Amino acid sequence: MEPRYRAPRGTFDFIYPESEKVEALLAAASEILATRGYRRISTPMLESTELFRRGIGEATDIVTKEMYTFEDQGGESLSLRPEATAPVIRAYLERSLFAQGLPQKLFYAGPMFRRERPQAGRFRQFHQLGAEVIGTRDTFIDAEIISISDVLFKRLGLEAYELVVNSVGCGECRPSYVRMLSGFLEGISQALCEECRRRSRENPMRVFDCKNERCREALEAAPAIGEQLCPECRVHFQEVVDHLETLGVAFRVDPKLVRGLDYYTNTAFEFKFEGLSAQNTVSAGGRYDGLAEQLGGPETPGVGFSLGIERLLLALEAQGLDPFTPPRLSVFVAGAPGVERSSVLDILVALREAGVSADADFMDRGLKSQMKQADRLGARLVLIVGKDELERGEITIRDLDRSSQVEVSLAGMVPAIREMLEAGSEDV
RNA sequence: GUGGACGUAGCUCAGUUGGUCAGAGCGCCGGGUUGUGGCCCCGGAGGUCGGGGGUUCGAGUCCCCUCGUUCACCCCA
Repeated sequence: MEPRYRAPRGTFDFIYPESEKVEALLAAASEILATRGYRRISTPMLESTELFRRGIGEATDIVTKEMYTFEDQGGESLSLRPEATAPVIRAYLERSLFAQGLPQKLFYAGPMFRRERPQAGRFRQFHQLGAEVIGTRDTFIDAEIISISDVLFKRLGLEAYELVVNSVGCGECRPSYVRMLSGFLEGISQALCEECRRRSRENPMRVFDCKNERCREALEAAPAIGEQLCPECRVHFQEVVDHLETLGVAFRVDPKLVRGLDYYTNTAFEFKFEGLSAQNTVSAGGRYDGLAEQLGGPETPGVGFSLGIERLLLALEAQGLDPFTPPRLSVFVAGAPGVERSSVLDILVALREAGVSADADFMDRGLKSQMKQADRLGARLVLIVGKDELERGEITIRDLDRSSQVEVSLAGMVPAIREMLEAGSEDV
């Protein structure tokens, strides 16, 4: 019974009901974003490899070992997108969106690809929903971007999550901070784990992600980026914090919060959930004022977030929430013995044309089985197309909720059904 | 990339110290008299016990390899 073909490792099919929950989540998010002036953008799943190398950073794990990269038949190096911010900025520059007026507020949703080892909340093809505001450094926008996830979570009824914010500085203050941190790390290197020593050399700020108890203690006294900002960045961050308070978003400042991708500047944030296993960051993002320039465009500020759909689904499930209830089938049309199949289909089509949700048997089942099927589908009514009634120009409508049935004329069928559906079903 | 756990019917799982061990529940299909659901009863379909090799008279049950799943590290949404 081993299927001959299976979905590639780390990928999966979204089947119902998850597929429908995803639709519901996207609908809720789209509504929130649209009412804040965001417009939808859809970029290719494939981009030139160079875009990501430049945009995300040559030294990042994503670029060095997680991209699905290949050369196409024309010899061009392409990669499946591991994230969408660089592609969105590329599109902004390529399509001259700045000429449409600034700022540009864009949102996207779709699959991303990273060749990591799968685990809870982490897949090789996963789906992100995100937004970017390009063209302004206004601190209210930083707060707005952050608040969108919060609004969505609240609307979905989610609890037990925490928003952590920080500033990672700018091109001026970060380098000097990193030097200071490196110096500090050198001094305590013997107290650090193997991993942290490696980080100390390659990406010093990442030591703060270490979960090792000894390292954490040793790092207590380490200088934090949030405390070493230049005056300008300090003001910027303070304004963001103030706006968050105005927006009523609860948060905690963590001076040691850092970001994985190279392009971040100033504002950085993460939404973490309790009870979600190791991958508990559901939404994260920040400001990236240097990215557009990095990609060969003019100096252009930007800020955005991205949210992991699968992780959001896990959070909803962990909290017993369901964003989607499938609509109930109104009518199941069942044919009794001796009835022409065409009569059943004619009625089915007539109902659908009248706007009534309806389905019928396509497995050549007997009446009893059709009744069971109707029940299993959760249909409210069953239209029993019987030989005798049909000869009288009538049809039987059985109400599965009330366990009652009536006969009506074919001409009065649709109105009768409408009436019964509108009357609802009292508890029986 | 590293480490641990696990892989028996569609699903959730039982399967003793290797010898009726190929099972249960749920689901699915059919039936319980002639045209009717949900409960109940009866019956049925469905499994190379992930795959390969080995040990043995004999292996889901032991060993090796392999594939897959899963959890953690790494990293990140």
